[in-house]
Amino acid sequence: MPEDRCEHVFVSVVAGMLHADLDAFYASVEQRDDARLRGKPVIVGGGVVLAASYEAKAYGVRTAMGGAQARRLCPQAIVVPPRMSAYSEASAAVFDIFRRTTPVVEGLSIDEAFLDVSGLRRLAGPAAGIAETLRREVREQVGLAITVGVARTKFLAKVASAVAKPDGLLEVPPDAELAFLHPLPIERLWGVGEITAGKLRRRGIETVGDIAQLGQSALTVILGKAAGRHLYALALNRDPRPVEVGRRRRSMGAQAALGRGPRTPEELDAVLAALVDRVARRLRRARRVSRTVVLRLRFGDYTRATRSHTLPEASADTAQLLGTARALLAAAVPIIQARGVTLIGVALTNLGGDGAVQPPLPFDQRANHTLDASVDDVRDRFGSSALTRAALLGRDLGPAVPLLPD
DNA sequence: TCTGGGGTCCTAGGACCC
DNA sequence: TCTGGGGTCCTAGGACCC
Repeated sequence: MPEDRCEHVFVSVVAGMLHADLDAFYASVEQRDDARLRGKPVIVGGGVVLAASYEAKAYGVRTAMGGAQARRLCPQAIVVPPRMSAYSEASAAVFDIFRRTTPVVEGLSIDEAFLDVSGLRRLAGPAAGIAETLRREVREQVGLAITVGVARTKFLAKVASAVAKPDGLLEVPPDAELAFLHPLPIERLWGVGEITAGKLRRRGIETVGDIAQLGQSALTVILGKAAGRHLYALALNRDPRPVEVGRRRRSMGAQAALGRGPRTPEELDAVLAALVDRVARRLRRARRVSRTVVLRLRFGDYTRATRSHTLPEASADTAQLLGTARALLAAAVPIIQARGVTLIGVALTNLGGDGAVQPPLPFDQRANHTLDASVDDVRDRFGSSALTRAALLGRDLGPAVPLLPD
């Protein structure tokens, strides 16, 4: 039996994957909560656009755009500061509706998820009807517009929702997949960004159909083995990935932009201490531990560098993680002096620990509670600058110059 | 008025082990 | 003394996403 026949035996021939994506999420929450913002161009965020309402998008305002450029494009836009807790709350309410719809939910971010409803056909009918119900419930119960793409694969469901935005529903029937996909521009493919699109467009490849026609080996020459194989498969809508329930976070980080201008080593260290404090507290709250500390740097010329160190044992201890981060920063001093640092980030990866059951954590739980209490105490009473001063002096947050083992 | 802050996955080389 | 294949881990960088 030819291989391509086998696929049809196992892969569902009905569209059972949903990709649900809230429209202009942060901006929509603001418009929901403040009637004066409805129907008007709204920008969430100051220095940079975190989200723009569709009224603002009509003027060319886009997510991640600089605030100055956004105000030039749309001077009448109302700019509001982000209210992260409101967004988290709205997101949780929407995810509740997702999980009442089907237990097979994979969250992708605060505002989007995949839902597998292929097993619900007998119980709840075809996927498009389930998607319509879902959209209505989100609107009625949470007061937000959500777009849903319906298809046989995750990838195509995501493409469909992007095409259907805003406030839309689009099903791609299994017999119309390639007819839908091939005329689309290459940027619609999940994983094709500016760089990849540039490489392809320079060779005259502009649509998904062009990629399919090019063939896998030619694509591999241009993009490398994995990327070439991956994109070729997507161009033919070959995407066997299942919806994964209960994926665990693989890293946790915090970063701070510093702006331009020289920074003293003391200032850099204070920023580093505050970042490690923040992310280590999140780590402990999630009952996780980390074994690898990554220092991220961005420089005046927008180049970037990372430095990392892996500990022999996982830890959630602020002092230990800070000591490692400090040693990484110290080792990066030459490159910082050469290029001028504009952003510092700390990421903790190689995560262990279990969020569900009480884990035997390889650190002194009581000591850390005391540490958190003292850190909170300092912050509440004296503000965060006092906290970073304390870190600088090595109080509460550990010795000032612990070094890596040689 | 130059550009947040949070993530994911892949690649490639070197060290080290069997 | 020389030679080989295969695997894992660590580090650094790159691309992409919301």
